[in-house]
Amino acid sequence: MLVFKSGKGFMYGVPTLTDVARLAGVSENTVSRVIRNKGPIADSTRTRVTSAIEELGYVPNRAAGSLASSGSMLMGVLLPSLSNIVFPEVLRGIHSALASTEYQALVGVTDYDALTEQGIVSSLLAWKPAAIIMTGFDHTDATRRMLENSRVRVAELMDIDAEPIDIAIGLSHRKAGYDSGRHLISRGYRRFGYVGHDWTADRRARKRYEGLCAALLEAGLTLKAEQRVDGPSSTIAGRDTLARLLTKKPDIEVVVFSNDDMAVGGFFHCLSAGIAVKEKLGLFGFNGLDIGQSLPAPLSTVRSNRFLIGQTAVEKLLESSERPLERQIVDTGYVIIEGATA
Amino acid sequence: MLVFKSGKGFMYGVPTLTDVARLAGVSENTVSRVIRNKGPIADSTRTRVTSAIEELGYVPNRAAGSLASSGSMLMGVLLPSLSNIVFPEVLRGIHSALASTEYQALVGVTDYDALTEQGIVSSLLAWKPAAIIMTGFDHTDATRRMLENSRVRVAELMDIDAEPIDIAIGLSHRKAGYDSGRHLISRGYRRFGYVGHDWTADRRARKRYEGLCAALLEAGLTLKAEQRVDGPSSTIAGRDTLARLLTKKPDIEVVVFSNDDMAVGGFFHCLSAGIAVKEKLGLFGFNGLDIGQSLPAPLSTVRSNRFLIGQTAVEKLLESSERPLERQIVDTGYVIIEGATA
DNA sequence: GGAAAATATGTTAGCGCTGAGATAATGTTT
DNA sequence: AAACATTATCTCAGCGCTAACATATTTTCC
Repeated sequence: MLVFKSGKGFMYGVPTLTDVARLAGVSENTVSRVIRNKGPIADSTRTRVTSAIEELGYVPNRAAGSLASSGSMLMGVLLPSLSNIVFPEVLRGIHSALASTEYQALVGVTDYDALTEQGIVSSLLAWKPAAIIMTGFDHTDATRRMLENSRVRVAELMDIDAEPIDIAIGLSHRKAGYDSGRHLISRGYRRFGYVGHDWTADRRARKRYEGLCAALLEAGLTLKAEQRVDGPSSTIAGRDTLARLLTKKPDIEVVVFSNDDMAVGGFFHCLSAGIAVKEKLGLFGFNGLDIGQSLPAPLSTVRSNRFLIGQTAVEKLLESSERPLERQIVDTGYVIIEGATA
Repeated sequence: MLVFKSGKGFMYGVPTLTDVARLAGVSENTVSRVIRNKGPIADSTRTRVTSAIEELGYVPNRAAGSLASSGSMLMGVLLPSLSNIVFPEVLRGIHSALASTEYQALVGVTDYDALTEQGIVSSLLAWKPAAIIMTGFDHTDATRRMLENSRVRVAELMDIDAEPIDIAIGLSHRKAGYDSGRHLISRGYRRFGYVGHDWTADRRARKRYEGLCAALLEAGLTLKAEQRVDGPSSTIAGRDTLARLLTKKPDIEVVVFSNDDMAVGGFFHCLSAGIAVKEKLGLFGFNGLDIGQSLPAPLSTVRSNRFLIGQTAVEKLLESSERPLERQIVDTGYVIIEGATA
């Protein structure tokens, strides 16, 4: 291992700024400025410093930097879950936008629990992150207060149906549900069923449901049957739940599912039960997942742009480190995918 | 906003340890010890301190803590991609194990690129993480050197077919491929096809392929046909690629896919093309994803325990902060799922 | 009852970096 | 050649916390 002089004598171990400065024959501050590309530096100096860094294999200590500058290149990310493919996709968008920057993601998973979220927010803030990305609008008062006091920029993703703390990025789930209903009604469907999952956790699913009901009501219709499972959405759950729904009400024309996972499960049920999809029973999902589109009959659904949401969040947050005067809402929109199942 | 006395006079803003100490009427160190639960503290003192913390809404500054103790409660996580569902599942395992601790995950995505990985490792190390979790064994020399010098604990996940830096957790993909082959041979299959994806990125898929070929060779057989797509695995890719394979060689009895995504796509192709799965054409995947098991005919495949891998990694790493003398290998195993497609 | 042990708290010196302002070296203008 | 910019560099005081050690204070035990 290398031996070199440091602050108070000979040291073994990790080299510091001081060591680099000594080797390059410049002051610590100059090294610091070379590293951070800040202020004017003579080319010759820069070269000497960079080669000293190279030679020592110096890696800056971010904790020290963060402490001195009371800021960090960290971006806090809070996701409700990683089980639902939607959130890894958001995270993918976040990472893709982060890739071209120096920022790094500090990720926490809340399990759809506002108190867990609160704890994570608190420990995130302890790192003085540049910004925090969270999901939805369900936060505890304490969480809101912490975020308020910290003055850190905050993006709330997925949903835009409420007033954000700072900036919201996503789509109107209520409207998406409503439009789904309108779309299906315009296709001639009248006898609607609904298959969903637990919506105490997934509030957005509920908003879509409400939008759907509003569209039906407006057309003088109602849901003829609905069935919800306890627990998260899954293909299996969709399959079983559609089966149960059809046992109770066999004369449904179209089923709207809480999301694509459920709908794909529904598709599989039809396959097993020999139900002609679309002719006999229409299926409609939400999200526009790949899996749905690769089905023998591409799923009729709504494309939510998860990747884009994550990506946009990062871009918007990095535009300015100060919260803008006006709360901002970015609608990433959605597209109804015709598909072949409804 | 609160006004209180700090180090050098009145300050507005975020309270520090000093403020808490002053309010509670104890020394800073005592507050620090209350927070970190270290050393003996009288109950009365603890109460005074915690209520001072409460009152001020004090949040410790981790950067300062990390600097002072030259360590952090961060765990670096490097994943090659988030597109392949497998890695979010590993991440889920990691988070689930982390949830009961104070540690937090600092996540980076390498895009299967060793140089990108190197850059991320370098910036991770800058935070003095407690440990680093990475995937596979393909690292640059510089990466190895940095990890070596830093002395942090390192887990290499997914694969156990090589010598780890510190600890490897996963399964033998070569053996899994081999066993798949043996299994299918024992089921009477003789005319094998293979449908895969780009394996310059996904080395493990290649190892499984090699294991499969070894099993065939041992039985005096060979692959009758194989088809690989450029690019990552996906349902669509599996579907199209199987179609192409069958055009070239229609008399295959069973197709082994590089993974479940591809195999599910293959299943969909059979559905569209009216090919009786299993009777006419066996399908075999790898991973044991939910989607494969929820197919009308559960996919025959191999269950890799991704969640467990992530979870085990964290547990093992936290067992000791020092690298053990012996490099360690943890085999999380795999299970052949009979399924109904082969 | 006094020494030793156990418990509870305080004091002090940094950890490695950055920000602000001082200083030095160079170039430009009159 | 003096006066002024401009550019490049240095000095130094912290950022907020923790480790190590020193100092009470109480308990235990013979």
